[in-house]
Amino acid sequence: MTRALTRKGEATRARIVAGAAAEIRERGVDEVRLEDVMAHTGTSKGQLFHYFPNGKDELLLAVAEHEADQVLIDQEPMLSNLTSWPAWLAWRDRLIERYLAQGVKCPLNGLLGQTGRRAPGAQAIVTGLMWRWQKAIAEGIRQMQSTGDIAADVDADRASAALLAGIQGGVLLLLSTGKIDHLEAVLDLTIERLRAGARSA
Amino acid sequence: MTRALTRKGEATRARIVAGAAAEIRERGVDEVRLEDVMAHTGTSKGQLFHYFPNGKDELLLAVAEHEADQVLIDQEPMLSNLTSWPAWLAWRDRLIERYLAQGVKCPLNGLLGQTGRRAPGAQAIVTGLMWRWQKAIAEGIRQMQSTGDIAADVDADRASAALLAGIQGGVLLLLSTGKIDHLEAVLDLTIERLRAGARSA
DNA sequence: GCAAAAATGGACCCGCAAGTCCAAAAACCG
DNA sequence: CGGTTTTTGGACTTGCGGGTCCATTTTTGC
Repeated sequence: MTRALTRKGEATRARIVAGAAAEIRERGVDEVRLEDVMAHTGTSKGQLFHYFPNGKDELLLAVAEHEADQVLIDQEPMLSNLTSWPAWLAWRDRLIERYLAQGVKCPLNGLLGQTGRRAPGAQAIVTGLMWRWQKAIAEGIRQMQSTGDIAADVDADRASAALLAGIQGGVLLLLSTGKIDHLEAVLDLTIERLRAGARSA
Repeated sequence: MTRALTRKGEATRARIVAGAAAEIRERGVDEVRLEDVMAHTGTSKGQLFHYFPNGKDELLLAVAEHEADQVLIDQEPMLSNLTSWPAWLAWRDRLIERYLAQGVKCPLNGLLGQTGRRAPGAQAIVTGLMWRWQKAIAEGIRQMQSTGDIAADVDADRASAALLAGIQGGVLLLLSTGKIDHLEAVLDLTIERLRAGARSA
């Protein structure tokens, strides 16, 4: 039942996913035709349906997984090592830098709403991404609490939920307004606040 | 140049926009066909193209304007009267209530990304909405500062930017996870923080 | 090397939904 | 009223793009 993929086949499949992801980041899900993917990856329609028998939906799902993973990978190794204030600031800088460079081309934009409606599983992928992301932040807060750098009475789960929401909204506003200000404000004010709590405690 | 609309024509146009907006909220932009709008509003294809000569794009733009206005209207009269802590909490409650009721059916979801790509002007509409929204929040903060309920050293612009981002992200996470927790966390923690600043000042 | 399986190329089909067109009905206005 | 303009209905066209199919080439495993 499970497909037998040659090494070459595996490579082609990966090339299709990566190419489609790039194309979608660039021009948006519903602007990208299978023909575009074919041209951009040097493949034929036969190949597309060979590797993704269920057609576009299945390809989109694979792209969604690919992009979701990438979002977290791009934040490493900072995200998994929020163990000091300099580390937090480095993470902050990485986020700003990444999204500034990316500008309007956001994978999330594609994943949410657009892919979400079409592929039923895409919703789950986004949820999983958010969950992992928030968990990493919460872990960072707890680490800092264990060293006394963040007040013990901070609710790590609530704080990480709020911070994650702020980041998402910041990115969203970057997409619609083109300005990074919101994301910056969220990160700086939140970190500031976490630090302030410890000082006074 | 500007078209002459009869009273009846005006009514029909409005009915089309409202119906299309409802339909889109329910099922998403790219799931809604002109045929659906026709069925839902009791109109014919001739009428659609009579009132929106540029076709779907133009209709979508009108819908975007309609929805953007609605988002702010739904927050009134609270949003324009953030002059006391009970008022802030009432606003908070309204937001939670509204988005909880709305669930996955979010106009923003349609406006951003989907409509944004198709209709060039939609981006401007979203930007305008965000701008007005943030301005209202900032105004509320300044009001509270004038009465000493919020510390004077709070940067109203930065704080409102962060809060707006948090709200947007909270809604986004509501859409993808189905949980209101993030939005709640943002609102409660932010308001808490604004109050705390005044106490110690 | 050779059969079986996988990979590739691309011509073709087909349905859908946007957009066109025009003729009939209704509303407006002097 | 009666001419003019606006409104309405709906049949028809059209192009696009996803999906099918199969013939050909390449790879695999023994």
